[in-house]
Order: sequence, then C-alpha cells, then structure tokens
Amino acid sequence: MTEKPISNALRALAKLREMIFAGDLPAGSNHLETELAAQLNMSRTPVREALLMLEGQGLLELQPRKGVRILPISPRDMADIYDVLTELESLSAEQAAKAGHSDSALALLEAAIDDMDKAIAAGDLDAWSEADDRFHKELVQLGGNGRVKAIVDMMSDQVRRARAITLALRPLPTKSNDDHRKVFQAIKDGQANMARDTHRAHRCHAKEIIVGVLEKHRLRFI
Amino acid sequence: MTEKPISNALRALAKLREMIFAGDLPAGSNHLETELAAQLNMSRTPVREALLMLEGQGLLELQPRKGVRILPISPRDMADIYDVLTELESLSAEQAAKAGHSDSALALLEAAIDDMDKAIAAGDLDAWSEADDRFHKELVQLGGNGRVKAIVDMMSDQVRRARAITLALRPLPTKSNDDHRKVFQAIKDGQANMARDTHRAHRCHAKEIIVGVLEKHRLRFI
DNA sequence: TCACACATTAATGCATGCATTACTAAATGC
DNA sequence: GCATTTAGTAATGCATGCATTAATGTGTGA
Repeated sequence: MTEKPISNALRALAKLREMIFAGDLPAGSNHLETELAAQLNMSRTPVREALLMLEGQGLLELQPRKGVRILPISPRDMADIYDVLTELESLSAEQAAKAGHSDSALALLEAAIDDMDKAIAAGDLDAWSEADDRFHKELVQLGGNGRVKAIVDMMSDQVRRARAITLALRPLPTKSNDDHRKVFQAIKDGQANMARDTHRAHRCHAKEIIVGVLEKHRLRFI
Repeated sequence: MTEKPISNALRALAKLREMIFAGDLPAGSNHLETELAAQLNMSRTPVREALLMLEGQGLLELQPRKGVRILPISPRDMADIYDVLTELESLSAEQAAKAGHSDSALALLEAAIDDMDKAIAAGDLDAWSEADDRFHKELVQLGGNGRVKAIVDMMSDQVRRARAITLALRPLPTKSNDDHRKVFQAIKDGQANMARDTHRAHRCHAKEIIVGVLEKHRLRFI
C-alpha cells in the first residue's frame, strides 16, 4: 500500500549497510563517493542519497574532501547505545504487559525464546544470536510505540556490528534465557512493573558483559 | 574543527524545518520538490537532500508522485514521543547525578530554572517555554550520552510543533518548576535514583496534560 | 450513459557536467 | 636548506537534462 518502488537509492542503502556489517567497509576507513558508486554500478546521485541517510543513522560521516568515514564504535559508544536500548526496551516490556496481549499475539515472542533454548542446547551461536534479535524486535513490536521501534532498530544495527566478534569472546549466554522467560511471563500476566524491572536488569547485565569484553580486548568496532 | 561548511543542502534543511514549525507547510499538506526548490531559490538537488534528512527525522514523507507530505502528529504520536522523552531524560538525570558535576557545570541548569521562575512571575509564556527547552537540553547534555542527546533533540523538535498551540490551552505550569528544582537538587547531591524518579514523575505528568489537551480539542498538529 | 483504453502531461529518479575548493607538490625566494 | 607561495589535480556540491512512470483527461464503443 504505502510501499515505495525499489529505487536505486534504496538498493544502495541496503547494499552499503550490508558492506559495513560484513566488514567490507571497515570502521575508520575512508571511501570516495565515486568509488562507492562504481562498486555499486550506479551514478553518484543515488549513492549520495543513501550515504546521507546512513549518516543520519550514525553509521558513517561525510567529510567533504576526505571521503566517507565509517564510524568506529568505542566501548563508550557501545555503553551509550546499550543504555538507550535498556530504557526503551524496558518501556516496551512495560507497555506490552499493560496492553494485555492475547496468547496468540505473544506466540512469536515465545517462539523466539524456545528457539534460543534450542540454539543453546545445540551450541549454535549464530542461531542463538538470530533468535535473540527476534525476541528483542518482537518485544518492541508488542510495546506498540512506533518511535521506540524506529530508534531501537537503528541502535540494534550498531550492536549487530559488534556482536559478531563479541559472541566468540563472551561467556555462553546460557542463563540469559531465564530472564527472557521471566519477562515473557510477566507480560503474559499483565505485571507491568515486573516486566519492566526484569528486562531492565537483564539489559544492564548484558551491557556490563559486552562493554567488559570490548574494554578487555581494547576493541573498536567494525 | 569538525564543522562543515554551510552548504545549500544545510540551508534548505534549516529553512524547511523553520517553515514546518512556522506552519508555512501545514501538517498534512503536500508540496512538490520543484515548488520547494523555487521557494528556496536553489535547484532540486540540495532540496531533495534536505527532504531525505527530514524524512529520516520523521517530520515528513516523500510520496513518489504526490509530493512531500508533512506528517501530522496525532495525540497517540505525541504520547509515544513523550514516553521516549520520559525514559531518556530520566536516564540523563540519573547519569548526571552519578557524574558528580561541579557547581559551575550545573550553572546553566540552575539558570534555566531561575529563568522559568522569572517568566512565570512575569506571565511570559514564550520566555517560559524557551527556558524550559533550555533546562531539558542542558539536562541531557549533563547526562553525557551522545545518542540520547541526538534522539531527544529530534523528538523535541516534534514536541515544539505542538507546544505553540498547547501552551495557550493548558494550565499555567506554575508547579512544574518545583519538580525542576527537585531534580536539580538531586543531581547536585549525587542522588541518582531520586533524580531519575523525580524527573520521570515530572515527565509523566506533563505527558498526561499535553495528551489530555490534544484529545480534548481533537487536535492534529502542525 | 458508463466503462475501458489510449494519449497527454508532469513529477520524480537518476546521470552527467561544471564550477568551486581543498590538498599536494614543486618552485622560488630568503 | 627551509619556508612560503603558487600551480595543478581531484573530489564534492550543485545545476540541469532526460527518461520513466503515474495520474488525468478524452474519446470511442457497447
């Protein structure tokens, strides 16, 4: 309905994001508009439009004569991002609990939790990571605040850049799913404060872990 | 240092934002790129770039053959926005308290509160509004989280669109400054939880008022 | 009279070209 | 030999033109 036709600019946006996540455009590296346009097989105009959007999302910076700089994420940045996610996701948990969703509306959330359990049992970190994303995304969806969703999507993008590396370095998130289940139960039972506080504690803990890993390894991220 | 030279695109961005706030481009109205470019005395390219940025900030929508649509803000939207502001500003208050800022660092915050008192005494709503903005902006600044600052700036823009009208309709915010002082004192004393909870309650109250006014008058905003 | 199809109009998306400007390097003066 | 200035180069910001495509209006047939 309100769909836009797939323009070259949108293709460039998706492709550039992909290149950043894949590490083809590493953090801190500089690239000229012309080069990127050539790589993407289109003219500078749509590429430039995509770059402006990505700049607005905080993934890169346009420096007038020095090219496009992919922004690195310092431990401090990651802490800031996690703090935002903590607040907004906790709000979502609270609102989701207040909304009194039916069991069927909560099915996706529960499925994500189940999938995380399976992934942990199988030792499949990638599958766990994917299911974890799904859980957080669905949580925000159930919260029903569109602006929160937009912001969390943006920030999650940045977290995803770091996750690939931190996943291998951090302890297996075996206990994390207990928290998820508690949050789920609280939402199901309509216990707003419980949902909020539980999720908040969960996210604070996750933040400590990630930031700890980043600092320990002196990493600035991709 | 990291300043960008003032390009036409940035001028267009500022000017368009101004036109939206001033009501020259009313909520729900449609405008063609060509017309806007003509009004701004520049070619379509920089105007288009500015429009893309504004779309990213949620102020408008680019509809392929129907022109640029200025997005209205419903009471629901305003409630969503206030919820985000509540969470992120409360976080800022907490972090500001934890940071242990010196008295001189807190001077601007206190000045904003004093100015609000003066404005209320003088019955000057515009001055009050300006000082209130300053208080919230400074609070976020003291919180020290750059992403929070960016998000709050964006959301505040949207609130400002509604404020001009709600100001005249809502009760005089005489008591509101007591809250501000309590938050200030808590930050000064390093009482993080107190700062957080006080500010949270303050914002929740403000949300009720504004959303109430919007719903009562069935307003969709500029 | 209504519906469908075709043609015309016009806005957008993109490519391209040009002018401006910043960076580099070389040359001259001290 | 070093510093300063100037010339050359190259990337960006913007204007412009074109092609595509959607919307509107007209005409014809049932």
